[in-house]
Amino acid sequence: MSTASAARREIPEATVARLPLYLRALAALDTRGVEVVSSEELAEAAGVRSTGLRKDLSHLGSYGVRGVGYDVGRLTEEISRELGLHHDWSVAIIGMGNLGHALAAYGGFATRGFSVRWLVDEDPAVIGTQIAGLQVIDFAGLAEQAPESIIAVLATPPHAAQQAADQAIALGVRSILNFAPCVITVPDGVEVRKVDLATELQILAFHEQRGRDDALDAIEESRGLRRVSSRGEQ
Amino acid sequence: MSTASAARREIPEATVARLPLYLRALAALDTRGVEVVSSEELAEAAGVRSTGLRKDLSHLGSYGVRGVGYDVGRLTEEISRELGLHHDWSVAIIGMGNLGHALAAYGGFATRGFSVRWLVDEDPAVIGTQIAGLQVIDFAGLAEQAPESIIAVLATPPHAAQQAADQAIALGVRSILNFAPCVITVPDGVEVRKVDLATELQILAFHEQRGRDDALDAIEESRGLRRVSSRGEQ
DNA sequence: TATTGTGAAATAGTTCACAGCT
DNA sequence: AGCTGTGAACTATTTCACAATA
Repeated sequence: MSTASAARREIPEATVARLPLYLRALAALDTRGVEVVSSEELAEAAGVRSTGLRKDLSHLGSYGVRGVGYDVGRLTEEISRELGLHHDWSVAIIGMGNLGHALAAYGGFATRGFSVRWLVDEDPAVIGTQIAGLQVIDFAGLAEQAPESIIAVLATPPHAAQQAADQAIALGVRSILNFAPCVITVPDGVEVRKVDLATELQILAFHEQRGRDDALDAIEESRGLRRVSSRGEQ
Repeated sequence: MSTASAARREIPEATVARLPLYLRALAALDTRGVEVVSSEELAEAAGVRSTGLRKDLSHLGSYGVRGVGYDVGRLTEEISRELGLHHDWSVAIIGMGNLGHALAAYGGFATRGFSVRWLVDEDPAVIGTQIAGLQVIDFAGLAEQAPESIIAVLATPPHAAQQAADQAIALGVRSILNFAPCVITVPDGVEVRKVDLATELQILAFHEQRGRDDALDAIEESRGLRRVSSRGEQ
């Protein structure tokens, strides 16, 4: 707890998870020609509160100007650097079923800093076929071509996810975005984030069921007078 | 009345977000024929800690047996009820581009309790076409067919997302799963969850860049092997 | 004056330790 | 004996209030 590495600025996980939102909001402002933005405006654009935004940014350093706001270009730069977006990251999508196929074609990954460079599957019927301009390869092929550090997007069926993760990790992958609806276990030093569509729907269903009466009240009330629906009272 | 619902047990948001994981782990155990499970085993299967699991379940009530564990069927039932999965939820996917198309074909939504029943797009070239066994309709068509409460999955391009959300909300939608990489604003009483692929990748990139030294330190705390991460520079 | 940056307070969430059952 | 349920302690995160300053 006193080493040099621990003395590095420690950025809260919750803050890290919001930095990409700020980056996106800043990009939108930039294309609109905005050069300076207040925490109030940027927070609005990012869907957070201004005090939270300022607290988040304070973890990166002081890049704002009191009485004025933040320079859009400068702040974009600083957040990009913090997120490690100054060099390109290569992405391998693993599992070329419906979802993997779609992710390969989807532009969503092609944000600044990331490019999908490999499509991996173990099915001989799929290997060698062309998807979205890339040829599907197997893990052996990936091993040949990918000496550098890459991010793996797991889009296999759940029963194949663990093995696929193991193979990716064996090739040196240390960051995995898991779309398979299952838990995968990985060694220390490997980071996994999961995206689970069914889970998200179930969370929505909970709120839709639970909040029905309150929600109806809130909608009707908000036509005229703004009523804050604080869910945390009892 | 809302008095009754407000007086109901308040379940922490963090707990709600984990209930689907427990449900999935329980389903897996059930298909393996397991009838009783300890918090330790279930936590392992769900990828959480056993104390956290027990705390979570304690918010629903006491459904375990001390010295024994939890009845898989019973607990499945209780969590399902809590999440509102005792009746089926109808899902409308809005935006039939690459991603919407894939989500329509993807089995991931078809978990117990949810069925994709409408595909919506405003492009005349797409309306009327058949995708994954469903005919693509426009909002007018959705208005005719969907009097009941539904969940909307937004898969439009970002510039169309706000308008699509507004139209969905006008039809009575109060739960939205937003795949579009942008902020949408909704009135009180409407719940939005977002799934953002680029954001997830950026969070992984941060950790891959930042946590490399710490991760190695943790694994082998021996020598000050001040290693430089071997990411590719192009 | 307008707006940032930040300690302090408040709130939410996790982990611990062990009492309480079966 | 073994395992759940839970208050208490701890940690993380958000919100507040306001000092600092261009």
